Amino acid sequence: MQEGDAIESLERLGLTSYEAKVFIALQKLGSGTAREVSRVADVPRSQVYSVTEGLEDRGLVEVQQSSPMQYRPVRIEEARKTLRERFETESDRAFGYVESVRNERGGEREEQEAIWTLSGRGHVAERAAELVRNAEESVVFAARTPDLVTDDIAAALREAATGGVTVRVVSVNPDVRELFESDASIATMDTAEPAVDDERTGRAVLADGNVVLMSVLGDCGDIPELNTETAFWTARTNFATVLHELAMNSISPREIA
Amino acid sequence: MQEGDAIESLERLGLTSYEAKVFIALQKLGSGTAREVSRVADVPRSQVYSVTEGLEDRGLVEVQQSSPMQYRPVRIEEARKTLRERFETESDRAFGYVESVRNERGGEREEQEAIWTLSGRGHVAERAAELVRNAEESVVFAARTPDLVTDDIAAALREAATGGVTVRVVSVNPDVRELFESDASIATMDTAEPAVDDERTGRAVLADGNVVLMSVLGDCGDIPELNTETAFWTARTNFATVLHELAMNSISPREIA
DNA sequence: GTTGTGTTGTTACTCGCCTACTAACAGACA
DNA sequence: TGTCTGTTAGTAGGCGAGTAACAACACAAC
Repeated sequence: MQEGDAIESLERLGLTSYEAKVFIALQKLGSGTAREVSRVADVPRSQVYSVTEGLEDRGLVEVQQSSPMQYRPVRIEEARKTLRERFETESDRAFGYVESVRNERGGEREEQEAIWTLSGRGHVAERAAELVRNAEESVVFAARTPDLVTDDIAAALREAATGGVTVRVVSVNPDVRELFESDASIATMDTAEPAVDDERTGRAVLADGNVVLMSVLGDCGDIPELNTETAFWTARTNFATVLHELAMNSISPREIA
Repeated sequence: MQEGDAIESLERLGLTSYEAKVFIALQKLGSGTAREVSRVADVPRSQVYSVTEGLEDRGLVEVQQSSPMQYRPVRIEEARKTLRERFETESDRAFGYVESVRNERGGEREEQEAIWTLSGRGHVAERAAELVRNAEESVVFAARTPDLVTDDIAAALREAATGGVTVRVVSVNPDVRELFESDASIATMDTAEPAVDDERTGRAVLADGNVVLMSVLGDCGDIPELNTETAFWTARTNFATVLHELAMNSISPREIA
């Protein structure tokens, strides 16, 4: 972890660059005067006074009105808690309002022939799980690697299976199939000849003959946590019906005992 | 709750003004084209395209690449979760680094004759509880109203009392004294003639003859949740010894059965 | 089939505000 | 006398807000 990264993270948490640098400098110093802080933080001394006042207002710093003035940070746990509480307060305010106005214009309508794109592993997983939960007759789920099978997806598959939906899990990867081998109500299958033998394919959901989600994994950048999975999904459209059929045809139904 | 407030809150959560407006507009519409979003959000149509792309990158919006393009928000719970996870990720990064560099310059040193100021009810409560926990011989705690006696402070007082520290709770307010009347190890007292009969006094901690914290309550502004309590505290200083003695003298030790 | 109108998606531009950063000054102190 | 402190003022740059323009497309009217 580099200091520059920490500064950027504190900026994303709402601090200015100077505030972040001063906060970190005070953690290093324990306590200090404006001059000491300025040197460690590489912030102009004349700016330290107003910057630390801002941090004090935010409850992140304590000030001793002596001569020279002394500054010290609050405890790290206290600082995190302060920032988290501010975050939760703003979330409550924002989403409280959003809850109150949602769909005030006429309800959520799903366009005919609509194909939606979405990005980010978490969101793809969330949407996949939701499509599984909404299935009424059958679900085929495919994933290239076990880490693409989130707990939420696994739970949704099991819940659908115990609820009477025909559930099949398909993968070239035996580790993925193994996840469900103990589930009597879930069939696991190999795909002898994958339609696309591309290591960038991610996961797929095929449900009820007219619901389809497919994802691809993008090139991993320098930042491992950067979500690079992109998916499209479509439901109750002609696209969905056609894609569903194409995908099902490409799956060789060689069942594994 | 006004829309302006919600927009400001979303801005504090890291969105730009346009992003916040578009996000809220999509919640109202359920889904919509750039033109529809522009009208509802009062954002120039030409800006909606890049703004929604930014929201999609953040996992807050789904896009249908049709003609015209259609946009829809992810579920509210999903959006909150996304923002919270981003917040926690940045917190982990920032504070992970801060943990690693804390006091690298020579440990936390408490200046001789230091008097520290701090603001915000939460921080004052936190510091007060900490001073109580650190007491070894005696503690006197005073508060004007019961809401100034947080659970943390109450727990700290009880813990100190059962640990052998002489604990006394002093208040002109019978509701405050009542909080501890069932605690055999905590003495509660009235102050027959308060030293300062000012409704802006907040709370006080007097410990071990040389630890003092005193707070005042500021004028409450239009925003009730704005923390307006300011405190100073000092420990093991001559100030502390003198202030401790002065404060103790002003407390009439008329014990209540 | 042509024309006029409205819409779409994209690009470029200006302005204002906020932050980063520098400079200067009066007073205190060794 | 030099250094430090706390305060104030100023400039520059970057980013977001907001406007303008354009090519291409869709659609209705004739």
